[in-house]
Amino acid sequence: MEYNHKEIEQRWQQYWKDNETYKTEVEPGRKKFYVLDMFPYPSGAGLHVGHPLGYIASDIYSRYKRQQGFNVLHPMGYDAYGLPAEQYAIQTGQHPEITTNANIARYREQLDKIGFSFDWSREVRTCDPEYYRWTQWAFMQMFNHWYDRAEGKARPIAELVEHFSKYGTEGVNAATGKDMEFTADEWNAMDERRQREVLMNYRIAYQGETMVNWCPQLGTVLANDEVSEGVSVRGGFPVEQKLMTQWCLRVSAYAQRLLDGLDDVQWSESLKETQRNWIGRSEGAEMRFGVADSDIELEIFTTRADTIFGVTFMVLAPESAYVPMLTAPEQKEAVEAYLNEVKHKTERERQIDRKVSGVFTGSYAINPLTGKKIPIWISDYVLAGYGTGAIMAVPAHDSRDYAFARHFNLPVIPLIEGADVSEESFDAKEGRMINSCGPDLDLNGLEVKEAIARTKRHIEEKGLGKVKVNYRLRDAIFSRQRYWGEPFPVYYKDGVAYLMDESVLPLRLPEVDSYLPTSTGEPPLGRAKGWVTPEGYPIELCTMPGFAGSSAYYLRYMDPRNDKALVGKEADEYWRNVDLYVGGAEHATGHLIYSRFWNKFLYDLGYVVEAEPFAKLVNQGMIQGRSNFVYRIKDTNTFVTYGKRKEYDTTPIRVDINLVNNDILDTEAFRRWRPEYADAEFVLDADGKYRCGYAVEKMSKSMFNVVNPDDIVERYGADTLRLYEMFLGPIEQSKPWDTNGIDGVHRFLRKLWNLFERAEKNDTEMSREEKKSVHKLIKKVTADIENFSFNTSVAAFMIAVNELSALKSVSRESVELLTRVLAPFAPHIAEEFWHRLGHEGTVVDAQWPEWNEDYLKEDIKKYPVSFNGKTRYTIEAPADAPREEVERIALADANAAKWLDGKTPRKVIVVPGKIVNIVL
RNA sequence: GCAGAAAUGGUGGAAUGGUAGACACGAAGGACUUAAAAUCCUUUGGCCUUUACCGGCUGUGUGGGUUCGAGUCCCACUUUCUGUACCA
Repeated sequence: MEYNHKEIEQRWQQYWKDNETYKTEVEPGRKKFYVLDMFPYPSGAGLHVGHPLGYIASDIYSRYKRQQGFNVLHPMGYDAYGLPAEQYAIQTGQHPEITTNANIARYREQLDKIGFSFDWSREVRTCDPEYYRWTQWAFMQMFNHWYDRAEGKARPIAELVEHFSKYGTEGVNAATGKDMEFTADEWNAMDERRQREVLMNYRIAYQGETMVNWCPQLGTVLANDEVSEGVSVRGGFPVEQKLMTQWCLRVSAYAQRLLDGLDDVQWSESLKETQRNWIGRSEGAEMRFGVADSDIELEIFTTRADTIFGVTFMVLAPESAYVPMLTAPEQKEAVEAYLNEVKHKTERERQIDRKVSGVFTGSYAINPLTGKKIPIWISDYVLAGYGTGAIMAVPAHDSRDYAFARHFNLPVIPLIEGADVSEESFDAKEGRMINSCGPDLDLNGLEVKEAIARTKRHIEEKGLGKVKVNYRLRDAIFSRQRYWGEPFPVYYKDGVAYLMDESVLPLRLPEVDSYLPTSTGEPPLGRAKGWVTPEGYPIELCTMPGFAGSSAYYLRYMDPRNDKALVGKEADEYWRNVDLYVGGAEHATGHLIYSRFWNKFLYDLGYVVEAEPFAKLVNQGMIQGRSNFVYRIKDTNTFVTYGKRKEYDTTPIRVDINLVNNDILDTEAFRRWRPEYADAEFVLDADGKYRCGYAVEKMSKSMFNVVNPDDIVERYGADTLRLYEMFLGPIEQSKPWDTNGIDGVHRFLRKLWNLFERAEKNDTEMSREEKKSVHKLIKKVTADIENFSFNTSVAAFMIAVNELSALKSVSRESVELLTRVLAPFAPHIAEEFWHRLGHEGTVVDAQWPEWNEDYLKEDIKKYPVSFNGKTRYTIEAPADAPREEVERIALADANAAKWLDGKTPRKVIVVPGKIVNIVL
């Protein structure tokens, strides 16, 4: 019989479906393993061959773990809220839900063809009310909690209210937007509206007026991770800074815990580093500078307290609250002109145009250590959002301050011995201090590190400021002025936000007649009829951002149909957290931060048992497209083969890769492709073939380089696709898709099929050679799966099948073992073999075999080598042989080979399990 | 600028500090065929030697170092990719 992948794959996919082979339940007493893929956003373009790469890897791992006896949770779902569906709805008027459902159906069809072991009974969709009620529920919990720094966890807001009514702010150490101080009497005297305003400053989900990334084209605000290089990640539209009142999540309260938690997870070093940078912890000091002829004190943050004697001016961010206070009357006009200029620059312009600019306020600060007067300037190189929005400038030892000082001709005082600051600043934190002696403090002669510590101590003792840790991580902006997202269970009374009762959950997304903002500029929900509470109070018009729904989906998979809780106690205590998470590294500063935050918050409240959601994480690389080019001679319809293109004046043109095979163009198909190429002429290579050029680019329709997995499955089968994607290279590496090599993998499966047919009925015992080949394979594949090195395991299968095929006789037992280890990689063909071997049930539960080291022992190999003019005799030692024994054998062997020639060896090097060298 | 990763044949890529280039693609030659496809066999880093067998030299971005032994470890440099950036 021939290997018929279509028939086999259809049959077993149906069998798995009929028998609910992949359905998983909580089984107390059985060890669990949770394997998760980052769920996809179902785009209209469907899946291309790059998407399943990570799913295949995680599927192999899941099946392997299941064969080892683990109860494996391996779910899949859809991140269904997102901008593209809404943009499409705006253009077509079609409800995004319709588009989204159609896309999901298409994704499901494509995924099913690849033979994944997903438990689809646990599917979640972020846009499903039964799912998003728990997203809304989590928001309500965040609204009703505050972060207690003293206890290092979230606590109910009711406890804070009680504390305020008894003691005021005394003894409260909370993560807040701005520090507040009031007594119990003052609190009790406040009206409800005022009290709620105060509490807003403490809530973990709060409304705050902040500088936000506003994208006019998308009509919405964006989180920091949704903006890159001044444009929106989705769509690439310009983004500007705008002061707006928005819902925010107090992620910054968890900065230190998010940082510390990274030590407890097995993630790649680069990903952890990206998160550490994003959190951006910096230790320094917050210091107050007095202002001349004024009571105002200017607070600044610095990591270089040691450079205080070199401060020659101060700089405020243009948005700083100090600006109006410190602008002297005679400078008013100049300052306003400057502020105006800065305001009209978008973030992108600010980044591109890095000209030094600024204006003098007319005020002077007093250096607290020297008593000297120093001018206060305003410049946009100081950011309002970091630290206090004001800095002390040390031009000699900070390149930005240096550029500013040179431009405005301000003094530069070098503070480090030997530092030449005539051309540029000396930024390194090393060297000995000079010029650093004041009335109370002498730093001269100290190393920079000592000087920093010394100065910090000094300013704390003298009450000039305090030691402070700053984080770059900002609170997440949580509202979007869009339609296609989770509505907030929030209404407004007297302009103050109140939570709706939990009984309204899920608060369903209402219908609207159009997905555009209203004529008054309100978000699309402003068009929804009856979008008010029963009492007639208006409901929040913004919706939640994309990351809301994806922040806790891994928890919901554990208990997806529970209508009492996000996840029930029993399910959570059994499944705990994700043992293996597979997905792209592009989520490092978005999803992977937000869901860790979300999880830690729920952990504080006692709803989840693990502090870190993803114990181990593997980043799969991106699969890029491989575009092909033809070369047209300018102003003609003649195309030149790649090798001869330089002999003419040609323009490269992308050609559909379906017309190309191994870079050879099907010229007839090319003529039929587009009417304008119908009478195309070709300049060919000597062998009469037209060779195309190629380039590695993003896989996209417009580049004609998209490869659809359905086509591959149709032609070669799912097992071939799975093996080939793994064979392409290391899973973490980005690489171009190249269909050219797929024949090799398909050939392997056919050889395997033939081998099986030959061995199926052979009841003889395994020969020594068979044992060696098969056990070598088991050992290799087991180690490779643990290391996520799937490309080398595919190679190992090929070697084993080649070795076995070359033998005169192959026993049934050999192919039985082969089937067990092949099952995670090529489940369809393995299932076929499994049943033909007479097994009941499914190969998914076939026990993972152990290998026997005894079968792998090699004969001692010997080979003489010469090196560096000295001759050496080398033999390979068996792995388990004792050192003396190996040395004795080696010497005897060398002697027998007449190699020693009666001489005494100068040196004998024995490395157990390695190689023995005898040096003369 | 900073951080991380990487650099091996025509290509994708293998190699716990121990025979570099596994496995596969491509290419070349051959078998089968009227022919093509498919399949099978042989060769395939470079240079040299030999009728052939056998052999030799060289070779993992560059320059040093550690080691009996380095693609692998250390130092410096070059290039590429990824992330991030007036973060004080």
